[in-house]
Amino acid sequence: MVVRANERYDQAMLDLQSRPKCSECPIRHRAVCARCDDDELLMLEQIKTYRSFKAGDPMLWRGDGLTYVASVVSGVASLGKTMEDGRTQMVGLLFPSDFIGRPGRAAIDFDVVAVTDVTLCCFQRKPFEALIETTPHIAQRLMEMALDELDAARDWMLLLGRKTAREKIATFIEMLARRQQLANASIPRQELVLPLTRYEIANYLGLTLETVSRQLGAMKKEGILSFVDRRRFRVADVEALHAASGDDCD
Amino acid sequence: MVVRANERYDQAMLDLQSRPKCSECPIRHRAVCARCDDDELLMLEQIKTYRSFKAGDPMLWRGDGLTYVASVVSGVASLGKTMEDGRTQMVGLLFPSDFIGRPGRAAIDFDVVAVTDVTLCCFQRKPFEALIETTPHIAQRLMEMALDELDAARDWMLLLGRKTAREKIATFIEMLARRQQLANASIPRQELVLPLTRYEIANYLGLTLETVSRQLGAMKKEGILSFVDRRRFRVADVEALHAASGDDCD
DNA sequence: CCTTTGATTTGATCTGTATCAACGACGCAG
DNA sequence: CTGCGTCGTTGATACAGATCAAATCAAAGG
Repeated sequence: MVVRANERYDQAMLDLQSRPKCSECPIRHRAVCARCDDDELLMLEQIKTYRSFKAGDPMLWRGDGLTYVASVVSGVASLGKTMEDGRTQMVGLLFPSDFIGRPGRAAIDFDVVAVTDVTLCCFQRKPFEALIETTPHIAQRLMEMALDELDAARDWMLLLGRKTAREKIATFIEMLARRQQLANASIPRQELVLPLTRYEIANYLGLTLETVSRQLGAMKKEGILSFVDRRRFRVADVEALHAASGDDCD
Repeated sequence: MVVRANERYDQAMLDLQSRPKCSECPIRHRAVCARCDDDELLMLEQIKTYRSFKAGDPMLWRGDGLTYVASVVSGVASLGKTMEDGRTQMVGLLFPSDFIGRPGRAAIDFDVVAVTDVTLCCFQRKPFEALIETTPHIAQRLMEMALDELDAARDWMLLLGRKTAREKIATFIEMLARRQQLANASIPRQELVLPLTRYEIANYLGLTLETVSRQLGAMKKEGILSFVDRRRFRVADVEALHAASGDDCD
């Protein structure tokens, strides 16, 4: 139901190419603007534009000049690095409310690609940077988000460096559940969706797609996950999933 | 020679337990205080204290309350994560000028350990946070440093997820050379020092110490590195080293 | 309904690195 | 100088996950 509401909202945006009211924005309280008061929101509203991308569309290439920074309003985007010989590694996944771009820098050194259809709330970079100077609420929130991402990156380093394939998959699914429940109000025990193909999951976890497929198959057979189709599933045994992730109990 | 100067400086600090002049600090222009003017420096000077640690000393444990944040003045510290069963992964190395701690958060979720003897310039957390509010130069620099660390973390994710043992070692040595030349003015082609044991290097690269030892041995035999002892060496073939790292030419 | 195409599963092998096991080298304390 | 502990090297073997190769499946278009 909440999902529905979001979808309608996005559609309206796409159709109108407008600047919807920030006050009705689904990510209002989690994005860069989370701490802004009404006046500050108004300033942001004046420099923002919505842009949308189809699944698979490249959004930014490594080294590109950044003319804008943005918040993800809906959909999922990936940050990816590629080596000369073609090996690739995803270094981040962006969910609704996550931020793209770096104030003070004109370029990023990874590619940003729309994994699903994506709607962005874009801010012209220059005016946005000016706004940071004068609006501590934005600067503070940006810092907080950067530090959160740094924490997430470090958790991922542990995963990539030391976890087994099974642990990687389990950790990934737990992360997914956390992010998906966050986005869609809090309906517990909800059906989850893999927004990524097997290839993309592998890419995020430092594995191959065959290994991902085998591990998911095994977890299905063991009754930890139950799939309704290849993308939609339910966590049948939360305990077992967590035990398989190798993480401490919180 | 530059190294000597730093060593003398550290020693003075240890002996005096004093608050040395920021203006003479070896990391003055690279640390959090890089953008501060003289007035701002004075404010910092009033809330700072030097602390030193012996190699191997734990500096902060995961979950500890942070009473202070700090800059590394000299030495090398590691950020490490440990799993329940004892597997560990280093998620960061701190060299002189790097920052420890997170404004706005009372705890960190990794362990910080002195790898070599370390001297820190510590700031009481509360007053430091207050200073951030009023001193945009510090807030800006902090943001910049956080984003740099995020970039570094992402490069490391590519390394951990996709690079071969050989590529990991080569990348590590290049990083080491960059950081070591940065710290010691810029004497080119200088002798380099591994500040870490084989075990620690392995821990940083997501390998085992045996693999590290074998790769270093191989690179020595191939004439890429030439060791004067087990810790000190010179890069004999910069080209080959870079080619082995798997990174793009810059 | 048939074809096409991309995504996924499954199976058979291969291989880089981990693991297990000695052994050597250096530094330090007595 | 001698013994002991830490660190590092070297060798033999095991195995998780990569790689190679088909076979299925499912949605989309004709």
